[in-house]
Amino acid sequence: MTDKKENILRAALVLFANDGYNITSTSKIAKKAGVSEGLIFRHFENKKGLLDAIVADAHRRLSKVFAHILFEDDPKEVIRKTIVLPFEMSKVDRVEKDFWKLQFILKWQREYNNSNKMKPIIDKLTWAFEKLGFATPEKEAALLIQIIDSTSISMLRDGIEYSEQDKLFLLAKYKV
Amino acid sequence: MTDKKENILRAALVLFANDGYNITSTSKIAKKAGVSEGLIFRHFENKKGLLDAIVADAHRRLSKVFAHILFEDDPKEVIRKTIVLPFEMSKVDRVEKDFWKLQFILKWQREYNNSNKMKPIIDKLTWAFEKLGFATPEKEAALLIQIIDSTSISMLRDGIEYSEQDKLFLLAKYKV
Amino acid sequence: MTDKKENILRAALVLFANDGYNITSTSKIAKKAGVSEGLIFRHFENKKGLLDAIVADAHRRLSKVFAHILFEDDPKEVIRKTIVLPFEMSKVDRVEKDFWKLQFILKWQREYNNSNKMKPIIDKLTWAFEKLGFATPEKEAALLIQIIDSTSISMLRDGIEYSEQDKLFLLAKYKV
Amino acid sequence: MTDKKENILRAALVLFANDGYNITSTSKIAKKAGVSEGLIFRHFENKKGLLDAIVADAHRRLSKVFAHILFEDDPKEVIRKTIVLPFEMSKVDRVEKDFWKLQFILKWQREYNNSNKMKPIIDKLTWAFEKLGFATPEKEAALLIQIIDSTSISMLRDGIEYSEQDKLFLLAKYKV
DNA sequence: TATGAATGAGTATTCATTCAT
DNA sequence: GATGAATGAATACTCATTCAT
Repeated sequence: MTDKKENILRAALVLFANDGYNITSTSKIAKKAGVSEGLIFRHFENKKGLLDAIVADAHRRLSKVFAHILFEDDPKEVIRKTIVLPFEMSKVDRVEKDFWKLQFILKWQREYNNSNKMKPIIDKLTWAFEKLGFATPEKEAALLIQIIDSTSISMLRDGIEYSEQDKLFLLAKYKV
Repeated sequence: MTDKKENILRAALVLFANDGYNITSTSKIAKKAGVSEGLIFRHFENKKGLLDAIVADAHRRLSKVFAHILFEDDPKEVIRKTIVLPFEMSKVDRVEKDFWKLQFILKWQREYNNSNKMKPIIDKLTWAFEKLGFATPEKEAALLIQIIDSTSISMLRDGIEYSEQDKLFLLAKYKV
Repeated sequence: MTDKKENILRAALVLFANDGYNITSTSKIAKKAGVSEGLIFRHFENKKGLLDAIVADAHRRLSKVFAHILFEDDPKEVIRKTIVLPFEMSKVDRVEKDFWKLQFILKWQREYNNSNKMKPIIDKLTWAFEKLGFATPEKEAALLIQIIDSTSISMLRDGIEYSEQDKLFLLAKYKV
Repeated sequence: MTDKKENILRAALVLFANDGYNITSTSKIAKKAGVSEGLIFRHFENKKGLLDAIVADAHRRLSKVFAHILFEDDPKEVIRKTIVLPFEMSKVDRVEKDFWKLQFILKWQREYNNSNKMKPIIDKLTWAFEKLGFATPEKEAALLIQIIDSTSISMLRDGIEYSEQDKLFLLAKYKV
């Protein structure tokens, strides 16, 4: 991938994440990326194609993050690793944060709200809660996913900073 | 308020809630409302003014919903009423749902993400958890708010339907 | 003429004179006049009709000002009274000034640039210069009209204030 | 400068000069220039920017015309060249005439009525009249400027055609 | 006489996209 | 691969004017 193509992707990512997809014009992206507007359309079919490229990348990264949990054998450890997820996100750099922020924004875009993307991790959590003897493991799994989702949003969107104690609070709740 | 003004407000509400504020053009609103585009600007200073009118209405409604909880004296009841909130929302009509959905969308719009709107209810929950002897009542309050927030979003945005059992699951968790 | 109709005329006059006819919206006129926008169209056929009413008034006033000169028998006095014209304008009030300013603005509007409005005064001046033995009285008349025109414009448009000495300078030039 | 950009400039010039700046819509300019409306805004920041470009050009041309007079050493010649100015303008082509006409129109636009643009030439004339022993050289200079201004306006706005004799009449007045 | 709701055409400007170079 | 000129449709908003009350 050429330098310029990467510039476009990064510029688009940051702008989409902070201003929104619709409000971000291709000209703004071109300016921020330091390329001509035309080049965007040589590398990506159209503006949506540019977003798709970012989303495709997200799928790949998400798989990596999840693999870590999916191949875990110890149920307690599965839950622990899930809880810890958002707190690790707080340590990454600006662009990386924008990357994840964009994923949460896109859930509001009908076309990109692909809920079965989370299916494997929910299944794994269900299995873990079951192993640990919880009465309604699916509900527990769904709730935990909601919690880590909303925690991530608080961090990424609202800029709330969570402490080590917040993490421990959750881990204690789940006794992991 | 004239009929047409109300038509505009309702059309805008539905479109803002389902397509987003930026992507919704004033011409689309006018068409859906069955009025001329110019009329929007006679009744509201500009497109943002139209959104503001909807938001102002939301403040009023939110206050009413919250009052119910804020004047409750029994800590257990405070928590119970809070948990029950999103499950009641599932019963309202389409437009009402869009109304609440819009509130959650707007949290992604810097200007409208006014987090201290929730302050009173968080304080009340903190007080309730304290009364009930929880070790870290502020964290408990924050977590519960996150849970009811993300539950509402699941319903309104993703169309997930929660059952009576889901409500009971949460009430049981909090023993209320 | 009702109060409100007069308010409209005056508001329009001031706005037309200072901002220009095209740039002045009927809503601005209505606001300044303290009336509803609809009323303008009850009293005047349309925006142009409002301007026409002001122009018709101007014709009447212009005739009065000119009569003073046209019925003068002494050629020197004709020239003197003509020269003195713009210097007297500097003493009138704000609205009156706007009134005359508008007349000069309208000369740039094809439809209102009715040059034969000045015909009688030019003829009279020609007669006066002839009586006084000038070689080319029509050219002298035309030149003097140009001078008092441009002097008026300097005052009304550019806000230049002329002194008594400026008047005397011109009178001396023409030995009147 | 591309063909199309020049087309826009010329179309705007002609329309601004004949219909006025405010009344001339960008769509009219685009149509006359044979380009898309959007192109105007790629070449000029906005409608005002288009006018500014024309005005900037005017500054350059004005300087050239004036240089001719400013570097003249003979006071009589300074006055003669000033008087001759408008009569030379009558010989230029349609577009060139519109160009100069626009300059006089803009004097009615507050923002563009930059009177000190004429300062150098007034100073030079003052100097010339002083050299020639006139009692109040500043007043003489101001008057002459007024005369050539109003003569230019008669030509450009009212379409009055001046003869060689009109020129001689003025030159004789000033004995140059 | 006077209001104010309502309209449809028009305004400057922006946008995603195309294309010749 | 990269540019920048060019477009046509869309955008938020304004305007003169009409009309029921």
